[in-house]
Amino acid sequence: MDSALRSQLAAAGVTPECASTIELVRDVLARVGDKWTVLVITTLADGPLRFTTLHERIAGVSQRMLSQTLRSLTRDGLLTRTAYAEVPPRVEYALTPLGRSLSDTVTHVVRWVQAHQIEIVRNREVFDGAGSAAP
Amino acid sequence: MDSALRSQLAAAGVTPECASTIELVRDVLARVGDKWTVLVITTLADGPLRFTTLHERIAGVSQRMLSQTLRSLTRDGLLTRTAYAEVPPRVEYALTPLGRSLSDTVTHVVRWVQAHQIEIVRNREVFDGAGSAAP
DNA sequence: CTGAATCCTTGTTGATACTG
DNA sequence: CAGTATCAACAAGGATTCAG
Repeated sequence: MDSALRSQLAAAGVTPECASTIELVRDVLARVGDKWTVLVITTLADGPLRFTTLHERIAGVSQRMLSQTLRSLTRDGLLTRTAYAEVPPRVEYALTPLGRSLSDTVTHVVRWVQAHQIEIVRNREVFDGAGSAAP
Repeated sequence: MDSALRSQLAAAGVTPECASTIELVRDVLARVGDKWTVLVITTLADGPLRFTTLHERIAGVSQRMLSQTLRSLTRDGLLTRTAYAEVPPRVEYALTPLGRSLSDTVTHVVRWVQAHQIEIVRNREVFDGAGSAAP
């Protein structure tokens, strides 16, 4: 199943030599598309924050998902996790240069969506309208 | 739960005026991160293809998922669906200018991943290694 | 050929409760 | 405070089957 993306990647100017790139691309792409990842990254864009603060700022996220997202991002080197040996415990998360870099890239997509949102919404209305207006 | 992304969007230079943008951003971002969307878009970058051809080219995709993905993309105006009244039936899918535009944007992310993949993989190894080397 | 409908398996998520 | 563990609910995905 790699061949498709591989060849298209090549067409897009991406060197097709490394087969594992395909998996990784999808992997990272999936992470970028993840509901909470975007929120975490954009929320941390201003500066380091601790767990609870993130939990408050990103309304709707459960401890479980936040913890999980944070760990994945830290694992990929997008975030740093700094635990202070205090009482009560304090842990701060911050974007790494790599994370900031991804943040910038994501911003491109965000801008694209913003630039085309009206068009997309209109397309959906037309599509849905055409579907239900036929019977 | 909009406030987080909203404010960060603002920080990123995106006008925060439209509240529905947040949902849409996540919606489109999720679609972009979708396993099959990327494959479909990149596969169609070369030119129009019919259903079966796509099914063949994108190995691993089920009819169900392909059909579903195609419909979503068509609904958003990213693809055109042209059915020819022939026997046997023939349907061709092609990128719209909007779809091509998104394709270009996605390519940015793909390039980012490609540019940083070694770093990410190494980060993961370090992270995983540090975790299992402690006991 | 295209694709919708069905069924069934698996993975993901949130709520809750508990630990260092 | 900062998580982890467990469980139940739900959604996503694939295989198969049928229809236009």
